[in-house]
Amino acid sequence: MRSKGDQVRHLIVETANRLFYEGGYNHTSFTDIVDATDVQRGNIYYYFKTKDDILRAVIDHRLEVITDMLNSWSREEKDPRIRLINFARMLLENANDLARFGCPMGTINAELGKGQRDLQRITRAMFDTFRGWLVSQYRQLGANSRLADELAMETLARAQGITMVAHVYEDVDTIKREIPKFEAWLRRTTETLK
Amino acid sequence: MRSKGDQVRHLIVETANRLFYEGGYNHTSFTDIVDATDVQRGNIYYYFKTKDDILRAVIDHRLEVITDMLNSWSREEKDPRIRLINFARMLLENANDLARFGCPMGTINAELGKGQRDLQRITRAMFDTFRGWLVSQYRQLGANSRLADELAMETLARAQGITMVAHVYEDVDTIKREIPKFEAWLRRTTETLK
DNA sequence: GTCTATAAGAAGATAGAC
DNA sequence: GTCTATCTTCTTATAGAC
Repeated sequence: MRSKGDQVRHLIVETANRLFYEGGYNHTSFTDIVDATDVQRGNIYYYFKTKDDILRAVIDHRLEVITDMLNSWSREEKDPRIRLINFARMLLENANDLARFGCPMGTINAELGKGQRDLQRITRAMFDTFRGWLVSQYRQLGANSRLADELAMETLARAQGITMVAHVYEDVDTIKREIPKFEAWLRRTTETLK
Repeated sequence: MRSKGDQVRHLIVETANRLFYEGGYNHTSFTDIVDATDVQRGNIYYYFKTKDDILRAVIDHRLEVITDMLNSWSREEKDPRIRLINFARMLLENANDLARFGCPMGTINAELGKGQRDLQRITRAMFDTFRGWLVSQYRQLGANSRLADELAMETLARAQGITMVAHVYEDVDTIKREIPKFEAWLRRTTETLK
């Protein structure tokens, strides 16, 4: 059972999460958060000392969601090769949002990588989580630790590249066209490992 | 011979170009431009009505630089397959900046793709320029227009993905490791076209 | 815990002297 | 063409009543 305060705090985090994704971090103002949550300025500051603190809470929240998702993939599918295919399919399932707003991890890293490195490092943790999971899959397929990390980075790069180009052109079809090629590459790559 | 006014205008554009790349568009203030150029506020407004106008001039400038570069590649190398390799090598040559600040086209598109779509469309022209050039190369290698565009988009996606991941981790080595694979893919792909 | 009112500063943009 | 001074608006953040 969640207390009233926790509910309000959660509402602020979930709303800020969406606003930061759709409108960027710097471009989203406190007023935007007030308007979208119906929680007044002063009250938001009761829960978070600064806007940066809201970002930290948002990233913590995203990390939980990502971790839960990766754990459920690992739980429900035993074959790492199919797990990796699921990773690619995730892009297809979110194709509409990705084309409109870009990758939730990539875009905020790109935004904060300019002049706000302290904040970028916080958001980088999302990449670390995926990277670690990917490394684990490739390791299970027999790759040594160096190769597994290299393949994990290449996998991340493929996903980022497809998403970036689709976002630039706000074009869902780019994702639909590129994901099958991405999957084919994953199959070829994991095949040679076995 | 460039007039005094043109020189000042050019100084503003080149400085803003660098600041927008290194610090992002929204995060770079008028004061930053004043400090970096030693041109006073009022005088900058003599040359540009708004900050958006400066962005437009910056993008126009970048488009000229990109076009000149692509033209010189086309002039100096007759084989489209080697021209495409040159495209990949460009990333290697700029590896340090790419790791620190990301792709000059990709990051600004990602930033402005959130809530500032009008401005994003301006920056998209940089992608259009590369895309058109890449299409032309693949066409010369025998690809039909649909395939050429698909390969152009995939080529852009590869470059964007590598750059993005390298920027997230501020890691030059990622670029050094991935570009040879990118080149190998280009060779394989152009080989099957001939 | 929640709210209103407001402070303090930075942003983009303008007016007008020189 | 160049400059200083200033306006307006928006930003994050705080004070203090309830």
